[in-house]
Amino acid sequence: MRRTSDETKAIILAAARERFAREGYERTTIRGIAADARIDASMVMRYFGNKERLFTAASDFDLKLPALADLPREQVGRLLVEHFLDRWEEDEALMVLLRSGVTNDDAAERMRSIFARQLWPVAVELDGDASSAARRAGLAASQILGLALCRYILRLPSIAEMSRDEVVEWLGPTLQRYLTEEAA
Amino acid sequence: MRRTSDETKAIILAAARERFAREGYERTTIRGIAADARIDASMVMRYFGNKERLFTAASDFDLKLPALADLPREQVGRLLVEHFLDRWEEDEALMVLLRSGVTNDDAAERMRSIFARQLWPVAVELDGDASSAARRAGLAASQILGLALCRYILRLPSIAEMSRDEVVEWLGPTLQRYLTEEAA
DNA sequence: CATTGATGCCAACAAACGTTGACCAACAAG
DNA sequence: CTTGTTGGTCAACGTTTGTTGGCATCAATG
Repeated sequence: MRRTSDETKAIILAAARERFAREGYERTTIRGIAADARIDASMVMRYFGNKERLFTAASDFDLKLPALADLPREQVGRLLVEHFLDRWEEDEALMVLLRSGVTNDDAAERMRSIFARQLWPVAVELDGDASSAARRAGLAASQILGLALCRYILRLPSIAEMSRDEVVEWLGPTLQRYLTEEAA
Repeated sequence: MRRTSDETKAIILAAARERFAREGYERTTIRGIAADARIDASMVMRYFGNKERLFTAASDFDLKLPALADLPREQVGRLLVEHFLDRWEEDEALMVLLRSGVTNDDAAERMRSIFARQLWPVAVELDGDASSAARRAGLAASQILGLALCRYILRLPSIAEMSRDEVVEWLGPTLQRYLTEEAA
């Protein structure tokens, strides 16, 4: 026994996250993940049961949104954009979900519940009314996900080449309006 | 000869568009398309060569952006949002590209070139400077695609349930700012 | 009527996939 | 030394995929 099972499990999971993030659900193969992990494909099955459960494990994650109560209300938009840029670049799970949520229903459902459960409370905190907060959270999500799509996945040059500060300058006011201002 | 070849070709193409739009590139199969078209899979190959060329044919399309010269400059944002909503709902090709562009490199490249070639000129018309116009076009694309992603693909309830007018009210000002206002 | 060309179907291929079960090798405990 | 458990490999399965070639069918042309 060279390794403990938890170690290999972690190795497999890391390889899976990378594959799912790069290629999406359908194009990543168990065999490919196993090769990356330098292990036999049957081990992946042994530890995770099947491809779907492996995916579930690989896409488990937390937006880690900050408590906004302490923050200056008029800077919420900027701070949120900054937070999402960080989150996006430090954790592959978001990429996994976006790449896969487009064709895989399970992943789409996970995405929905993540934004509903984690971004919605932030909007409630700022708005007060639960139902209009849902709309505000959705609007914010649409801009955040659109940015991620263009910057990290489609790699539209004009978006991918923008500096972090420029992104914050442009998107900050948008999120600020979606989350705090009245409809026109 | 029951049908002319152009007729069947059109039937196949329609079936292909629907499949690609619903399932994305990897999950749609030639056999599935053929079944929808009530035809043998080998016919699909005969008329389109291979899956990739069929996809190319199915995702060929035009944003049909209006000339903005005649329009009131201060309403450009709203008008563009309205135009995109129409375009999304009347032509499956955009959905095909979005569903597939996330995992298929060819589709991503087509997406890039469509937005670069068709949205960029609009931004130039409004801005004048070619390089900052590219950024403006990219920003507008990020919000438009983010909306489409949340509304038509992920189906986030709060976004999917918004009326057309509400979408225009909220996103119009965003596109207006991206396309015409100075950076903060 | 015979030839030609196009439309369509059928059967099969090789490759790749997720998944399974039998077997092997190392270590720990008795 | 034996025995049981655990980490790991190997070979194969059944299915599905894109793709190919041959064969039937029909219309028009000579």
